[in-house]
Amino acid sequence: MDVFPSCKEKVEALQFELEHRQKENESLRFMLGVMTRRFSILQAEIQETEEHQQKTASNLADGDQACHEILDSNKRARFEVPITKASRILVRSHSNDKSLIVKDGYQWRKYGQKVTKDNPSPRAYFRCSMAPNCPVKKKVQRCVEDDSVLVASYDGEHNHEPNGSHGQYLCSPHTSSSKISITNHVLKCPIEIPPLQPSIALDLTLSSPSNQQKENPSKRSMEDCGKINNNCNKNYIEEYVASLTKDPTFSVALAAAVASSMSDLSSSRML
DNA sequence: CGCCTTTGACCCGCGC
DNA sequence: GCGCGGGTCAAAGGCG
Repeated sequence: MDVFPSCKEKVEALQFELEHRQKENESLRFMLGVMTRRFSILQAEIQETEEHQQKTASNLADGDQACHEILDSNKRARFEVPITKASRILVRSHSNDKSLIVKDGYQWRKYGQKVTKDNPSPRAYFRCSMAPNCPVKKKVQRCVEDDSVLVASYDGEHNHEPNGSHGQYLCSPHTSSSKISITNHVLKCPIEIPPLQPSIALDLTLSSPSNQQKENPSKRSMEDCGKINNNCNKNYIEEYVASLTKDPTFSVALAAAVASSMSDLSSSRML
């Protein structure tokens, strides 16, 4: 009774193809959701860092000198900005760290240290290691009000590139392997981002991928995300990836990509 | 061995 | 002229 056998086969093939595409679309949508959440978290962290910078700079900087701030607080957030002109920077360091070393992308040679009248902490004098070809000097001294803050004053302008450019800037001696280090090519400064805190981890458990897309990630509070149980999260990831790989119509490579992405996120949560 | 830090001595500008 | 304070020099020692 198959008047149009070829047509029926064609319909089945199209249905098969449609289902395949729907599953692929679903997984891609899920991945997009994951990436969107990750992006919003990073964006929130950047905003928080910028607000903290502005607050500290307005509190500690006096007057019209350009100020750059480097954070090396217990959050271990730090970015190093090569100084190219006369300026002053404020550096937050551990109060028990008595060194007067400011990592700014350039290499310096210390040539003196003095205790000044207005400040009990000594002032260190540095000149650029490229001297006398480079005339830049800097002075580093702890802030009177807050000895956890280093104040570095720069005189002159470097006539050369920072030492170890292209992502090879000096690293903090406190740098540990668990931290992420990326290079901001625009600012020419490396930025070390602390591991994602559990309180701002990604939500992978509350709903299926299709449900997740209903939520606006940017509107979810980080506290809500922090309530997610790690084990549930892991189970969900395993189940979802297993369902993808068992499906003969699903691209194995895509499943592997999803698994890899989820694994990254899961390990980020553990840090 | 070369580079860097430390540190006491020295230099110099400024106010009295 | 003298004293004070900030800035620099340079010898000595440490470190890789």
